[in-house]
Amino acid sequence: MKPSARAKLLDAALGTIREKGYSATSVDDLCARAGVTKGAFFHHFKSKDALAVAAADHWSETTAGLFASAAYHDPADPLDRILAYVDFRKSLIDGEIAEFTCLVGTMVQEAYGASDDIRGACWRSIAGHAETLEADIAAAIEKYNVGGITPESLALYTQASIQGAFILAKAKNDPGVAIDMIGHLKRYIELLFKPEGREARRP
Amino acid sequence: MKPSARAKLLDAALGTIREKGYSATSVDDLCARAGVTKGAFFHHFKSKDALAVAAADHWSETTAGLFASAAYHDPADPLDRILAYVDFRKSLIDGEIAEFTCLVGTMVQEAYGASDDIRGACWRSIAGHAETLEADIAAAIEKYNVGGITPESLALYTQASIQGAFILAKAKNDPGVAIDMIGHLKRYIELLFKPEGREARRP
DNA sequence: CTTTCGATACCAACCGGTTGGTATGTTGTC
DNA sequence: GACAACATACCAACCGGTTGGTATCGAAAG
Repeated sequence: MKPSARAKLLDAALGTIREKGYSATSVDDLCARAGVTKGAFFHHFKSKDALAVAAADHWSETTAGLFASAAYHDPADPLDRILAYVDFRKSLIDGEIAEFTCLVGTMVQEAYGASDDIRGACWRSIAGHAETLEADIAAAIEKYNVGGITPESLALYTQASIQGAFILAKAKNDPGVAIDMIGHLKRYIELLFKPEGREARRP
Repeated sequence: MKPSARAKLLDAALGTIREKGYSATSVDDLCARAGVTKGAFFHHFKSKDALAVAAADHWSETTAGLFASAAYHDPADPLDRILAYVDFRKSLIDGEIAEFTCLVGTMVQEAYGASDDIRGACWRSIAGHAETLEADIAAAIEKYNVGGITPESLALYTQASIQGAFILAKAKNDPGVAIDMIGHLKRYIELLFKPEGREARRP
């Protein structure tokens, strides 16, 4: 089955918007990259903003598949699963910057004030992914007897740290700085759950 | 002394670019907000990109003044100074999102691939500000005998966390989530330097 | 089985408005 | 009168979006 124009446009959007930003990406850019015409674009999306919302949703589904099938869910200990997630995020940082950075994190900075639909789609993507971490965090909080944080808050903080790491990588034009930043995130989680000299509460 | 067109344009850029993003901000937008004409714009800046570089530099100078005169430098203990800095950053999060978020963090996401001059100016702004934290971090590392991190890396991580907090605030359209994220940054620094003094543990 | 018909998918050409940028003044100051 | 600091008028290219039309399909009618 040959890919439809709609699917090709969505894939083109993931790449082009991460390279050039949302506003700087023209409808013609997307059509050229997807190999379709403008008529096809506006047949499938009623506006450029509507494509952005669809692209954010497409991004959510794509990344959800990637993370659901990843190996970081395997460890028996919930803290180990969280740390494996962080390591997995670190391992994804490779190659061109536009290939490992986050579509919705890029897009929401430009669109939050102009389109509530786009902003909402980006938030759903970020918050929805963060939610997939909450069960492990809640289990680790229970097992290691940690107070003062909520699973939701820490899950969102992992995403904030990673988004910030991407910004620094773009600014320095160096993926290495993003890896270094995520190292701090990992250290925070380790310190939070395993302070020196204390062991986990044995069940 | 009445403000020159150049100064008015730079001030207009700080506001407008944070509201709408760099690409979506037109030269006409800036001229209208600054109350000057297009001729004045291109008299002072040879291109829109050149204004972006100047705006990033102007941002660096403006924020440098704000932070240099802030009270967080007062505590005698270097760790207290770092924590006071984090509290100060938290206290700045108030009002409209475009008023407390970071110009260069917003701009670099759009421009890193298109203009190396803009990207470099943004990196200088972020890295330059991070450097102002390094002396206190180095002193705290020495005083509290902490290993495994460098002052430069931790200083950059504070900026990454804060930039990520801004992204989440934009996505959720809620400054509160940014404040919550910076709370995690503060906890990380506390755990890093004072692992034995954890207050957050449940009895 | 064939024909008709409506719906979907797609295309090339085009539209009015906006874009960053320029060319040519005019004004105020030394 | 020289020169910086603006303003006015303008342009070619590009923008998001619309137009009228074609190709291809499955379902239903004959």
